[in-house]
Amino acid sequence: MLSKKTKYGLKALTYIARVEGDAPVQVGEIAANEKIPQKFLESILTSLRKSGFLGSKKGKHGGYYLRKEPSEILMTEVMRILEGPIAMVPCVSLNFYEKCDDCPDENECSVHKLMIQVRDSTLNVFRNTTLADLSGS
Amino acid sequence: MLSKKTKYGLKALTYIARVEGDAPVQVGEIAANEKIPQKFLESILTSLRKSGFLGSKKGKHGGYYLRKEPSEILMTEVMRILEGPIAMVPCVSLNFYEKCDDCPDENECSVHKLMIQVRDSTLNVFRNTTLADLSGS
DNA sequence: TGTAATTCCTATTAAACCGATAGGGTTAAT
DNA sequence: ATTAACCCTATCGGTTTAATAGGAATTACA
Repeated sequence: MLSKKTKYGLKALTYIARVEGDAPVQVGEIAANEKIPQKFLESILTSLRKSGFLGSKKGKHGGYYLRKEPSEILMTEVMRILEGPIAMVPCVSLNFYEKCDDCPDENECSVHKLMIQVRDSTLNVFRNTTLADLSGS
Repeated sequence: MLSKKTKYGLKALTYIARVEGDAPVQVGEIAANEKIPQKFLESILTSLRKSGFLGSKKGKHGGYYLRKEPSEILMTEVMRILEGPIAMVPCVSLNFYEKCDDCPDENECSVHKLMIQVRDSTLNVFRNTTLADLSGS
């Protein structure tokens, strides 16, 4: 299941991409328009800022803005920051690999083989989708 | 993330499909060979029995057996029983649909569109995989 | 210079879920 | 009768999730 954090984060990024002009976009505005709890959204935008997708301006008339073009923000990157591993099991994760406690040999594990297929098909979607695709009309 | 329940369930099904002969397969044997906590596995096999994939024989020399040919057990069905919805958000789930609280219009939601793609690509894998594929050498 | 508006930081919380365990009841083979 | 297996219900500690609370720091602007 997609966490609320990820869902809210994607909606916020989309919102910013759509309305962005000269002025940064405020948390309160996003929260109101997308029906996201404001304090929760704050923490999500903080993590998007710390991971480099967003920049911020503090103080009055402050807000958030994109640091890259929407067409250069890949879903693979966003999903890994917000949701974590794309793979359904650590033993098939490209970026968060962990060996299974059970499984003496991964190559003989039926679950392993299946989950590699799922990972690859999901990756194929995320690699071919950018924020521009999400925010485009 | 794939739950342990699903992972263990898939491994158990695979195990049963591989060793199945005349006698039913016992929980203790599966647990030992696949390194699965026995009591936990019991509850998983119970749900697979109640959902029709497995039959059981009680008492001494009892155990579990498949009720269909491995080639007729689709991953879509197994995953929905063990893991629940295949979709990452309820609003794109075919079998567990729920409307979002936010989202006035699904068709304009960027997350919705993306998650439909993910769902379809994942479904494509599960629809084309049976237990025979998992247990096959 | 002061006030309001906004991001930033830390902590806490309630609820849900997950993985596992406990203890015994029921059934069937020998 | 004994034993070996499935069956049922309950519980429990740990983790994660989603959200809230309260204020500190920063900036615009009158």
